[in-house]
Amino acid sequence: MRSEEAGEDKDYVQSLVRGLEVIRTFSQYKPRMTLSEVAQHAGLTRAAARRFLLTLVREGYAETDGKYFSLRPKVLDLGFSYLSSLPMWEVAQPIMRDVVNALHESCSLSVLDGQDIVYVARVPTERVMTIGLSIGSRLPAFCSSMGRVLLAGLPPTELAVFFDRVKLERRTERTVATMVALKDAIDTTRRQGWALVDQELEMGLRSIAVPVRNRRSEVLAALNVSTHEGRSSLEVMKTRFLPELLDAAQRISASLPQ
Amino acid sequence: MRSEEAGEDKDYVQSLVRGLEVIRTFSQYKPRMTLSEVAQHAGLTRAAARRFLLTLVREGYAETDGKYFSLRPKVLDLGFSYLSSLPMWEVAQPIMRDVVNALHESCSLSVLDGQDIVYVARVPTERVMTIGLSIGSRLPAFCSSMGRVLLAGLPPTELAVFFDRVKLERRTERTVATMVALKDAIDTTRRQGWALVDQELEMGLRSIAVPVRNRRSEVLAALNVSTHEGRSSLEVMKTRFLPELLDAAQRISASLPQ
DNA sequence: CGAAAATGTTCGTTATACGCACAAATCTGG
DNA sequence: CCAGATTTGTGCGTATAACGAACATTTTCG
Repeated sequence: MRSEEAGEDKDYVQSLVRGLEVIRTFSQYKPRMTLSEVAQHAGLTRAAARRFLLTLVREGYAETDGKYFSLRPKVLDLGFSYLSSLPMWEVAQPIMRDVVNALHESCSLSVLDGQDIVYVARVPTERVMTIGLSIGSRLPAFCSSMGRVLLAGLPPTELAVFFDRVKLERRTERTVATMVALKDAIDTTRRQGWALVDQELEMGLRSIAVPVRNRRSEVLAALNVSTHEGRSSLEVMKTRFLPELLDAAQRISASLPQ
Repeated sequence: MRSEEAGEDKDYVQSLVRGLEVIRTFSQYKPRMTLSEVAQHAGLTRAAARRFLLTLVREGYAETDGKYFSLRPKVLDLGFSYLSSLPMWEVAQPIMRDVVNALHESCSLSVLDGQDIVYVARVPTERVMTIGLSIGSRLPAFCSSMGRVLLAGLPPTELAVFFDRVKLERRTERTVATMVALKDAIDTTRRQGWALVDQELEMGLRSIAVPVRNRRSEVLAALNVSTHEGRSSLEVMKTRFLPELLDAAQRISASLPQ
């Protein structure tokens, strides 16, 4: 049953997409589901959902107790294929640990994916956000320091696409709320080479980020330190955090394979 | 073209399995590949590999520059479905950070998958292993402290399956090398409720682990602290690290949803 | 305990996915 | 710079993988 959404039908493997959708339906709120629940949430017929689930079980990606299905750690291999293919894989984490040792704040690395930043490495200290953050976590790019840095590093045409699609949904009263203000913030980030976001993502949360570049000066990822307003002033972030971050980013860049 | 390996052919979705295999072929050593390379490494015809790659690109899991294909961060969503469905998701990391603050050593959480442990959370400090470790990384269960703990918590029939398949491949001269010695180590672990592994996985590396249980006392995961032989004696690991770990594991267990 | 709901299974059908073969584009060595 | 080698793009006939409806069976629940 071809759908128009596929566009070029002849090179589209619908069964793969459906199977991936089955994996994606599992979540913190749906850690395990019956066959009918999976079918409903993944938008499949019960028979199709059953075939996908049984296939995932056979291949070790999922398991069942006879009634409920849940994912197995083998699914992490898929994400690990991506993580281990990152050029800064292997070198970033020790350098990030040095940052944490120096500043006693959480340090993270992320990349841009559509409207979001996605965490690819993290050395946590004090919990700084209400929600737990982990490799694979996503946050909106427009109101995060790493997002501002990644957006500032986009070629103009890609940035234009981002602006076309972004929805400026406030997370706090301080969240940037107009396109003019967002563009100005990104311009400022591009000019000064770093971004500082103060309580736009969550009240109390402050973070400062810098770009990690490859040898062609393209922005590959963003590196940040995040803290709580009660622990670090904006001044301390600029005078102590920023130099450490710039140094760490430079060290990561210098360690990249050619 | 049905293959005998599928067994129950009628409930097996071969296209899903092939597509997942395409994702899995990317790695640190093959961060990007041409179409023909993917076909070769994934064991597919060039036409099939092409359809899968184009489908992954369409859905945002991969990208291409017109010649080379590479994975995109959206693949991390798949692993994140699994991570976020873990019962200790959200509560483990802050507690692990407390452990790191108290002991100044790396703390990790892992689950068992076949012959391996798979890292599901990590608060790193000093780099303790030669290879970088991250969420999704795998290590052999038989010669790691977390592996010993997870194996000790297996029901007898599952442990028997593990013994049937395990290959005791030495990683150092100290690696346990006989089934008798391995079984004794696991029995000891079960009896004392923790495992200490000293330079079996890698020279210089020491780690101590305890089980994280649910309310029915089933072992869900293992929690460890790892250090270097030069930094911590075996005595310090037992007298300082172990109490902190037991306390942390208990706090994680107490925080699990019902 | 019976009705409702969920799951298992069969099977006819179709369209999904296949792979071969040829065209086109790219690369490389002389 | 060009010809041959290699790789990729694509069409298309075909096979069968995957589909889903319908019915059987099992499980759940009031």
